[in-house]
Amino acid sequence: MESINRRSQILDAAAKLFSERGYTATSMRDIAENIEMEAASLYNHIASKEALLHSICFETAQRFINAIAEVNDIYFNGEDKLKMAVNNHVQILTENLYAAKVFLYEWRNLNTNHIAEFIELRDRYEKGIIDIIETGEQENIFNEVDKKFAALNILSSVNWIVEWYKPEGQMTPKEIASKLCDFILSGLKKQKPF
Amino acid sequence: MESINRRSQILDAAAKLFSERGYTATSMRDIAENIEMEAASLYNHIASKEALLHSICFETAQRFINAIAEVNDIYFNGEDKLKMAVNNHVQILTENLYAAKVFLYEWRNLNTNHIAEFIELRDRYEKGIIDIIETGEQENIFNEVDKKFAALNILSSVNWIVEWYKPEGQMTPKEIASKLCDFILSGLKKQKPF
DNA sequence: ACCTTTGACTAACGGTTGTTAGTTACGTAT
DNA sequence: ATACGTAACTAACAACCGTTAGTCAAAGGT
Repeated sequence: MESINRRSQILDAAAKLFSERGYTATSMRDIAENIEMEAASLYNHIASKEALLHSICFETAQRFINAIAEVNDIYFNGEDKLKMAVNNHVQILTENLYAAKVFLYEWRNLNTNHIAEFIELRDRYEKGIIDIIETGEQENIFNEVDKKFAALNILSSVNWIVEWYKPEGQMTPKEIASKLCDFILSGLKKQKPF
Repeated sequence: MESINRRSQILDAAAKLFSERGYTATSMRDIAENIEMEAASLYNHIASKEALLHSICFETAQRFINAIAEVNDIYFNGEDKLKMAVNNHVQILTENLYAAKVFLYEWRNLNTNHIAEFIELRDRYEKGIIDIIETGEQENIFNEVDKKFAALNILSSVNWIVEWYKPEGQMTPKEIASKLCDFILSGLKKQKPF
């Protein structure tokens, strides 16, 4: 009854600590202490340490996949699709900063089978980005580029946000997304020199 | 005499394992096994586990700093400077793939004083990139942008290479750098629509 | 021929790890 | 009133951690 709340409380603490110290550097006793209980008591709510990591990684993956599916279902224009996708991505990152960091950096600590599953999900998301670039290319508004290379490049820029984003900072997630899109779409160089 | 070679052999093994499994998930016994010796024997050549991490992180940092200093001393044109800097960066990443990953992701495991020093070095490098962007802006060839934002964006794209680069792949480091520069400078959107 | 240095080894240390077992208090439905 | 499931606790497990101590064979300089 209360156990669902307790469980999510544990997951939150785990996400925070995993993101700050890394998965292996975080002990079950650390997590327990963070929510003021004993390490052994955690096992009334969760199966194992890896199960915590698994939940965090796969729940976050699902958020991303849902977001990209939505974009690729609704919007038509390639440029708008890309803007929407980046916007959604930044939103998810900033709203779940701890979980997002774990998703990005700690998934390697999953066990072998789960890693394979995880990479599958990640590839599916990447495929969603590639599809958007392809749409824009076909509409003749994007340059012809190595689409996979471009997708990875976009994702790297967007994901790096977690390294510097602070909820109390000046830029809102929407502003960050907008600035980022300008970069991705137009680059650094002046378009018509003079 | 032989100990210098042995030491670098240990450092190489440590870089490989730290980059693959993470610092905390790698034990001294793992490192020792990798080069077929006993864990205790490592201490004839190195002071501690943290000293290994320290060496890897700071040697790599020094490479980057030397590279950017060179660029900012010699080249004049902002665009050429940027191209040269990206080229150097990709070169360092691909030539020291394991160490680069440790440099990028494992430095958090340094002890507190060393973390502070490390961030100082990293900021100095970042400053070097910002200077290049400023040069291009003053020459009126770059758009006026948030320079720090742009620098972080560029670095994120370049650094993400370590996630997919394989020495046996088709693209050479120079080709990767060139493609990346196109992206950074011109973006995804067609410049003169029609 | 002797001494010192080097670099490997085995054994062990105190501490931490994830996890299990066994117990107990409390709330709720019968 | 009784039975039951829940969720906390203490205590302990075997394994592993980084590191130190002590030993010893081989190599090199004198």
